[in-house]
Amino acid sequence: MTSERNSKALKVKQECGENVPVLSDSELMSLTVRELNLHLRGMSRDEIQKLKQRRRTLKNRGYAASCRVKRVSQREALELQKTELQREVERLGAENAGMRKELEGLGARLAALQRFARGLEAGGGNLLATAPRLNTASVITIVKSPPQPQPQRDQEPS
Amino acid sequence: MTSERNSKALKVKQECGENVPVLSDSELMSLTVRELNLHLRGMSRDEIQKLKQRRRTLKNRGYAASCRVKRVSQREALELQKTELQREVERLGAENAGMRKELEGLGARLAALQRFARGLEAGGGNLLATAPRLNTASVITIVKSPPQPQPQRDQEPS
DNA sequence: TTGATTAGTCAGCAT
DNA sequence: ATGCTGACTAATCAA
Repeated sequence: MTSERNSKALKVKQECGENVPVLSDSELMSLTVRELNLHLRGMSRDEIQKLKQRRRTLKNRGYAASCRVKRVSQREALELQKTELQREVERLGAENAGMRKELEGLGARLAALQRFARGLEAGGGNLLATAPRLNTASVITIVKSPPQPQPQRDQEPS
Repeated sequence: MTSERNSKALKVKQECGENVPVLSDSELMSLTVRELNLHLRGMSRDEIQKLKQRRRTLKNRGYAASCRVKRVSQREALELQKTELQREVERLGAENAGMRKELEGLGARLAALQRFARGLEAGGGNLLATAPRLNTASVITIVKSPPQPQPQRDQEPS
């Protein structure tokens, strides 16, 4: 519905005023200057001026059109980038929430272990007396007061 | 040097043809219909038509202008939203990286503890014999079979 | 000269 | 009648 030049009388000036288009329908627009000059042989200065002006006008029409097209496509590109970024934000947010949960879980586990350790300490430090029986699947660990950032093997307490 | 439209005669049709603007400079545009009719008393149909048409044209000029303004402000709004989203992505990305690092650290720590525990197990299960002495700052933890399939790097095939 | 962009004009749609 | 928007034209700038 954007360019209905076929049936509607849009403002497109067709040249059909009084004479048969000697040289041109609206395709003098696509001729090179040299090709145009060839057709411009026997014509009054006036006619030539008019023709050149019409050529310019036709071209301008095209320029204006492509300008509008460009405007629209740029807008669409912007909107696309925007939705992509929104999706990215969503993705990162989800990933973020997941990790936060994981951290939370690990934190809880560490806290529990710490509580347990404190219990052991209060009980005199006899592990075998305090801790439940261990089976093959169990893991017993000793952690020196956790130096947070370093994942170093820190079980060398002199 | 770029836009010197100030002194040039733009296409703005000024009404100064042959008669003194009986009713109007270009401010017939801002009259209400009723106010306009008041000034339209003794005029030929033609004159009235012309005046009304001019009024319409003037208004259209304004409409076109505001249409353009709207267009650019919408574009600017889009670009703003885009940069805000970019900033958000950046923020979330950083937060994400931080958490990933934290998780990595905790994971490494757990893996180390696990290795240590396995050593204990192999050593006969006598904790006091195997583990170093514990002081007040120590934390002893027991981890039941690790719940998650995790980054477990076993670089100690004892 | 050619292409792009701006403002003004008109047509056409919608309110 | 009023407001908005697409398309066209002319003016102007840039290459």
